[in-house]
Amino acid sequence: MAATTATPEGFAQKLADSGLRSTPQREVVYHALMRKQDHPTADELFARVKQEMPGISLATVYNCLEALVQCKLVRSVNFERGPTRYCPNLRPHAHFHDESSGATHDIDLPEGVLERINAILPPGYDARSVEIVFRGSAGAKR
Amino acid sequence: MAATTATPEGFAQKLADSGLRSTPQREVVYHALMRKQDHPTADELFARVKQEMPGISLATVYNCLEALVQCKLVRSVNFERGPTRYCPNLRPHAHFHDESSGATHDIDLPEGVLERINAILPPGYDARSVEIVFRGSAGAKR
DNA sequence: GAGCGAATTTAGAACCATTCCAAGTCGTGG
DNA sequence: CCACGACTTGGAATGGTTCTAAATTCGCTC
Repeated sequence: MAATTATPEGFAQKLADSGLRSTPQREVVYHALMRKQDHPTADELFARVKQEMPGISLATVYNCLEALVQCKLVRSVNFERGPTRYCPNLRPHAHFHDESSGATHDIDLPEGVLERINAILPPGYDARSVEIVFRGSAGAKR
Repeated sequence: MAATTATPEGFAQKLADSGLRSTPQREVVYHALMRKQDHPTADELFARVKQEMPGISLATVYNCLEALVQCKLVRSVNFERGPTRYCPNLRPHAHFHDESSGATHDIDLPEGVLERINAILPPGYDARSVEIVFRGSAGAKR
């Protein structure tokens, strides 16, 4: 539950923090992403968003996503060479890419895991971010 | 040290194991990759390889790399949306992407790290592979 | 509340890494 | 030595994404 950054307040604020404005398009794209907790591509989002804002263009969806990623309301993920996927889950988490279904699942990282992973870096390396991607099958369970 | 799979023997063998042949092009591409331990793109490799085999085509470089990846003589890595990069290091390792220089460094994984990372997966998830990518700067040291 | 400059949006062209295709070559088993 | 499949090749095609230039909208100032 708990809609992280429900919508109005924090939304405009986070954008503003990066010197960006809140616009109808950005809101609509953001909501389309929030509504369904899968990891849609820009194209998929475009299709969803067009329903409530028929005039929006694909370029704008890309622009909005870029803005949202920049102000850290959204994360982008890449699997192999596939199209970029977007994810409104801001907690530190890894991704599990199910090869049979093509679905992507968030794997929340238990406390301390990030620290331990950073610890494998030799001295002199300073990581700003780490990305962990599993590939396999998410059987039975779920 | 230790040129894993020096060249002739294991090379043809590994290809054969996947039902593939050893060809001059595949050898030349493989050696170009081995020679320089950076993480070249297909294009970069193409440029290098053309010097000793001027007639080779870009499509062939792609084909060869695909074959080499398939028979596990080579790994491919992707950073964000950039062109795929290739890497002859077969030991389990993470990648560190230096944002200032654009260079990529291999980070060998200490014994047991993979196991511990796999342990964060909830029951029902079965990972065939994990990929770890750091992003940051590799300062002074090196 | 009109006028302005800056930020956004838009449609379509442009890009670029990669894949596809159809034709030609090579090499191996029979 | 021939046939067949594996491999290579150049060029065309693809597909996600970015660029461009022009219109629109926003937030202000006067």
